Order: sequence, then C-alpha cells, then structure tokens
Amino acid sequence: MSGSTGTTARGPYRTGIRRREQIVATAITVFGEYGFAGGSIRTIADRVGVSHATLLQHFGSKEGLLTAVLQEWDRRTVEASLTDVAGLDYFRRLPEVMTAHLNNRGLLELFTTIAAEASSPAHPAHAFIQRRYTDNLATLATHLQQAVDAGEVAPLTPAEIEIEVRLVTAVLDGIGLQWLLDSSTDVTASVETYINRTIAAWSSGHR
Amino acid sequence: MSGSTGTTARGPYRTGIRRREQIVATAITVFGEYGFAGGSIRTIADRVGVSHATLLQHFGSKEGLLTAVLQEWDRRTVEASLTDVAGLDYFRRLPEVMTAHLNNRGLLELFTTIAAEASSPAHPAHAFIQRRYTDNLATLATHLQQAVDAGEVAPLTPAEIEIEVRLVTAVLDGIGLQWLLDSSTDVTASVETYINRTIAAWSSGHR
DNA sequence: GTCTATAGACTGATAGAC
DNA sequence: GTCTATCAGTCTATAGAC
Repeated sequence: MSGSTGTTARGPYRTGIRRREQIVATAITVFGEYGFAGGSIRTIADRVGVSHATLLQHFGSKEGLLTAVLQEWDRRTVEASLTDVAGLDYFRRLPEVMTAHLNNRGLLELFTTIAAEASSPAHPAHAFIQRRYTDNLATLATHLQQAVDAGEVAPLTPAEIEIEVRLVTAVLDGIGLQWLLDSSTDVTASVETYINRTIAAWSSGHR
Repeated sequence: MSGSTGTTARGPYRTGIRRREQIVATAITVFGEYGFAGGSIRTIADRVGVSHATLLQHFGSKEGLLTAVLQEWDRRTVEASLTDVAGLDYFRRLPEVMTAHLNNRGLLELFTTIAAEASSPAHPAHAFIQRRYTDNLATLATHLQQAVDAGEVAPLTPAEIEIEVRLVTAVLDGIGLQWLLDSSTDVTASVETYINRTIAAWSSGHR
C-alpha cells in the first residue's frame, strides 16, 4: 500500500494526513469516554493540541468527524477479523479474538457507548450501527451454515441459526461491557465456556 | 401503603408529588433516548409542559434528577423481580421476566444507554451502575449455589459460578440491545434457548 | 409551586489573518 | 494548515416576582 499512492511518503499532504489520523485516534477515546453527545470537539482538539477550528477544517462538522471515527473503527475491526478460517473454526477462535480486543480499551469503549447511544433512531450513527449488526449477524450465520453443510454440526433451521448467532453476539457484547465496568472480569474464560458448550450442543443435536 | 402516610391522598403535597413522578417518568424516556449527557433538562421540562426552572426547583440539579431516575428504575426493577422462586427455578423463569421487560421500552433503553455511558469512571452514574452489576451478579450466584446445594445441578467451583452468572447477564444485556436496534429480534426464544441449554449442561456436569 | 429573566459557561460553526 | 476572534445558540443554574 505504501508504493503507488505515495500518501505515506514525503510530500505536501504528509503532515495533514498525520494530523487527521491523530485527531481520529483522539476522537475515538473521547467519544468512547463521553459518548458522541457528551464528547465535544473542543475536548478532542485540546487533547490533540490544536484549536477546535483546525479540527472542523479537516472534517467539516462534528458529524463528519463521527463518520471518520466510525470508518476507522470499521477498518481496524475488519483488519483484526478472521479471514482465513471457515465453519466451526471461526467460532472456536472467537475467544482469542475477543481477548485481543481487550488490548485496545478505547475501541471497545467506543463501540459499546455508541451502539447503546445509537439505539435511538434519531442518533446520527443509528443507520451505521444497525447495518453493522446486520452484517455481523449475517457473517456469523454464513459460517454456522457452512458448519452445517460440512456436517460439522447437526442441521439447523434458519430461525435456529438466527437465534444462535444473536446469542453469540450478545455474549461478546455483554461480556465486553462487564469487562469495561470491572476489569477483573475473566473475558477469555467466559467466552470459552460459552463457545465450547455451544459447539457441544450443536454437535450433539441437543438444542 | 396508602393509609398512614397520606402522601397519595388529598393534601398540600399531592400536586407536588404528582409532578415529581411525572418529571421522573419523562426523564426516564429522555435519558433513555439521548443519554444523560445528551438529554437536557429543558427537553424534559418541555415534554412535561413546565419550565426548566420548575424542574430544578424539585431536584436541585440535573444530577439530582438522575439520582431520582436511577432510584425509580431500581424500585421498578425490584418490583418486577422474582422473589417467590429459588434455585434453578429462578433461571427457568428468566425468559418470561425478560419478555415482560419489553413492555417498557423506555426502561430498557434507559438502562442500556446509562450502563454504557457510565462505563467511564468519571460518569455520575458510574458507582451506581457498578454496584448494580455487583448486586445482580451476587443474586444470581446465590441462586445457582442453592441449586448446587439442593443437588439440582452438578457441583461448581466459585470461579465457575462467577463465569456462569456473568454469561447469563451478558445474554440478557446483549439480547436486549439487539432488540432495541431491531424489534424483530425474538427475545423470548433466544433467552429460552440459552437457559435451556445452560441448565442441561449444569445438570449433566458437562461444563 | 411555578413562572420570567438572566447570569455565566459551553456548544458547533464561520470569517479572516498569517 | 493552523491560528484568533467571534457568532448565535444552548446548556445548567440562580434570583426574584407572583
């Protein structure tokens, strides 16, 4: 990626792009801490060490900054996702993926805060969060269906598959929130317990 | 309750108390929609049909109103909780309890939004939410331990019990959030699937 | 008990100098 | 590209009339 475009090399845009990344990174932590409504562009600008006007110059508006933040979150999430595994292996590796998430508290805090805030239809991130959940559930459903097709687990109806992937998502979200509220929460063990028991249930056909 | 104190009967405080209840009820929906940071006392006052000064007269400050809202939420939650069942039956009835919660979207929205917002230690509701989770987990742990003692399920270590009650809590929170984002989510079926499978695992000793 | 008026701080956003 | 200065609007909270 660092070849043809030249955006990461020396050039007229270099400092501007650095600044942009710096602002987005800071905005992630501030929106994570105070939510979108509670986090002001002045607070973000102060932490970066620039004026709030500079920030608006880069992103046009506060909502423009939110869009950039959500895109960056999306980018980093996709980057950390599992692309080399399919079927049941995808679920088997969820505990380690979740554990890796804990290294970046800000990102988890951002998603937890924004997802809850955006449950209201009027929130600027409402559509984004809805789509994100739909996509995530669909990905999980595809992998579970693959496991069924491969004979790794007993057959499941589409309705049952939806319940299963919603439960997996709920566990990841809920345990994440509990870890934010109490860092002594054993995230890895909890998710492992859930996944192991669930795969056992899928395999035996005792649903 | 409506006898000796006279607070619900005719008297000098009657209208004041009615107003207070009305304000708290409206504040629950507004804080649920916009969060504590995003929901202003002016928005609440407008919906009630009074000036914002009246509201501050009653609760002293915005944080005072939040305290009243959290107390009311606590009160209603305790009221709807299961006090007549113990041990495994407590878990067996969680699906119906959760389903009943869906009749009051505002209350669920409030808790989801505030819990996420309050994950930041600086939030005025941080201590309240932390205590609430600790208490809730302890209650669940007591019921599970009772089930163990009664021989309803195979033995569990304290660490295993903590994981189990955290998973139950995570499922309830996570499925609630998904329902807020997409009301077609089958909350009852999801929670029933989880509880049935979990009780089966506890009973068989295959953990 | 509720109102209007107002203080004082903070909000997002814009204009224009450098 | 970043700044200062400033705008209009909103915020929480208080004072004082009725």
